[in-house]
Amino acid sequence: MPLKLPRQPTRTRHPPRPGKPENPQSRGPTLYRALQQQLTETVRAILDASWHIQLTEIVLEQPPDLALGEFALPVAFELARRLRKAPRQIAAELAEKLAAALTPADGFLAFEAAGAGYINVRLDRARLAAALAAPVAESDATRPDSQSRSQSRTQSRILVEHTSINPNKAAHVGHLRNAILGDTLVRILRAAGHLVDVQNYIDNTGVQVADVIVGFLHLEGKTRAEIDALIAAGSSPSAREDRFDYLCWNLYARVSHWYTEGDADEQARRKSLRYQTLHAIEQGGNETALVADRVSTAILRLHLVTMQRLGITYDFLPRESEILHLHFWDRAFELLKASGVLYHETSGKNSGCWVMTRAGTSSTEASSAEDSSAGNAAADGEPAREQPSASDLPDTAAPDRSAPDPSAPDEDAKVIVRSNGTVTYVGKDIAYHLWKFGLLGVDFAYRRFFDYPDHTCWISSMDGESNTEGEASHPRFGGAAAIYNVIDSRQSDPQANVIQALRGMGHTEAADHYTHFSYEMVALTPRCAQELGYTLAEEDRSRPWIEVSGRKGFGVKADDLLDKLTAATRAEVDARQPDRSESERQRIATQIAIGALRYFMLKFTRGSVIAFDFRDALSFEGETGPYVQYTAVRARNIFRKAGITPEAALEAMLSNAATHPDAAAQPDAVTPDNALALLAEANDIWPIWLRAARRHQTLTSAISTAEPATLARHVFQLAQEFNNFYHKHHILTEEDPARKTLLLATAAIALRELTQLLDWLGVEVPEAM
RNA sequence: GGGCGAGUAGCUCAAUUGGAUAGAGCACCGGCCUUCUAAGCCGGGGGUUACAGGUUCGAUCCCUGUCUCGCCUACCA
Repeated sequence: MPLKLPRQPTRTRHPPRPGKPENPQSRGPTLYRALQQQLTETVRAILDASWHIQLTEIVLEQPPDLALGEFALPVAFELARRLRKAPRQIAAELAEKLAAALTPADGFLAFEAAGAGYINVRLDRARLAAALAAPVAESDATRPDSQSRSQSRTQSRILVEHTSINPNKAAHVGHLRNAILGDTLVRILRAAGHLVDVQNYIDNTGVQVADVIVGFLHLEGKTRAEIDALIAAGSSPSAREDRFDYLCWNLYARVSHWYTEGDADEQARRKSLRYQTLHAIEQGGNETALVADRVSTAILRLHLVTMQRLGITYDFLPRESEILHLHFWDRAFELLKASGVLYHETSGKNSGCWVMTRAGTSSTEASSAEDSSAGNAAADGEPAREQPSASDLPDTAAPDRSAPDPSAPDEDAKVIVRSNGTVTYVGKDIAYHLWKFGLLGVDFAYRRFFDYPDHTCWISSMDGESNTEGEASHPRFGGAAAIYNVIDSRQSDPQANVIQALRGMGHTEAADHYTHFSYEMVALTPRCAQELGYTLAEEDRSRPWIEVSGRKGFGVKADDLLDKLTAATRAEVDARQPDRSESERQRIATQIAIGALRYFMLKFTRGSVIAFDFRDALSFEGETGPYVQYTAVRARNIFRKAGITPEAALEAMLSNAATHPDAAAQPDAVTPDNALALLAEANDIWPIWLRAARRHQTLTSAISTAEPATLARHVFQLAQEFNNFYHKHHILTEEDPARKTLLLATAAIALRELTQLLDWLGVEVPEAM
């Protein structure tokens, strides 16, 4: 499991827990969880009392058909051999014992042996629904179980790093997947009650920025004033093709090509120019560095605006320039040497370098320990930043791989400090991550950088005397108890190295709470590539997808995609809502476009490559964001037409039930006018309520598996269930008062759930569609 | 060579982490707007879960081997 944070009960596994089960009288999803726990505890007690058997976990599932019950226990299968009895017989015996222990008064209506040996459990639907319908149940979402409550009481913070686009070109679809996954992770962590800081790491002194600077200064021979003018003209997102980040997108591609042109001498000269520029930028305090700062800052602002369109915001932007100039590395270097993680290589190809044994190498204890304790995390991947793929780099050098010699130095070791004394990317990242966990002993200075309607985003700064640098009063960043790095899977190796270093330094706690939230890249389908005007090699046409390449300028820009989506949704809205005002229609179209895009990026599990295609992304039918949004709008329209609020509908059902106080205790006594009791037979309505009850379980599962797609799927299924219900039952014309009460309350629950779940995914429900 | 990931319906993807008849969407075929919005609903065809063994009461899932594909494996960042 990638998440090693506050350990929360996940899914249906129930390890033994000390103490009493929660009060089953509590509300909504809480009641559902309490019933689950009460059930597993009782099974445990019966196994112990009857056969002296202790199982480490009691598996709780859902029957394949809701009509069979709410829970299914496969425990009899596991007991069959030990008890030398047929599973079915054991199930029958257990069901009987369970029925004696858990009565309708507890909320359990029946236990039935079924299939080859399952025990199906029926709950009191009326009671569960009443708990869900009760007001205040809402706060349940932000106040999960006792463990996370105590977690937030101690104010331990989680730090999520995402986006981290190199500030040298416009954002593209791949960056959108990162930012949307990261932002959704932030939302669901907050929904679970955690305190979360959002950081966007800015590599403003890297080779990618240097390339664009080479382009401006040497390829185009621009002066700083001319570049400033381009920035001024292209810093409005509405500048479109003049946009500065778009301009740099093209320039970056041209420079990358320029490096490969000319004869060998010329190429060497250009490459040398490249590294001179890079070093000047790293060093700072010179004209080149000043230009680079202007350029990267301008592009950064445009990235923030792009992401803001999607409802994505940040709290802090740590920059590599400050990591360099505030000497984070010097401090980290001392710590690494002192702990023995780094050693000076004196022979072999890495002679003269400070190196670290690579993560996953079997010769180290640390790595084998990690394999056993955190192996899953490594496999599931950790965070990642932008990284040029090998094929992107024009000057790829084939590593010299001679036959390994056991007596030779560790040729596979990771170089952290080069023989010329400069530090590598991983080295700087180790320093940065020591800071993240508050283990470095050095801090950034901070200043305000970007204002959102509800908060300010800060940026790292030098701790200068100048009053424009470093503001004295700033929020505290860093020193997190746990971190998530949203970085694509290609960086799992460097990420593993950082974790390895932390562990090697004895920061086991930090290493255990370091999650590389990894995901596969977004590529383009061959058809999409051709649509964009790229000519493909024969072999590429038959591939399932083609990798995007910033260096080739090959990809779909984020704002272009958003514009295209908005244009498509706007056309639909114009046709469907002709009476609404221009601004209203634009607002609705924007909300739908964002819903489509965010859902599209979230519906795939992290491990699958998204082969991007406009046809799929611009689809608004089936498993899409707009489908779910439309469902919520339908539910809302019912209340508009009915002239009551969803809250009133729920209240009506509860007060109706109040006139039937025996209903919960004696569900057999169904009277025709008892709305809640009707649920007992309503197998076409019950799925909506049951799904509402499972909300928190799904949230917890999404967090523990670090898989937002789980929630996307959950809300889609709820939408399907509601649409089914909507089609089958005509609510406003229902004549039976109790039945109408139930139908309205069901619509209210569905609307509440859809709205809440979409909010967790960063999707709004439009006024109309 | 080593590490990681993937292989499931024509296509794109799921599968409660070992459970009941492997499910959705798209595409295709056929139905449903005089009723709360058809961005919707219902029905249909579609599967040797890459292959071969193994463990298990039970395997898409775990183990071994094989095949195919991708990524990573730099004194780049």
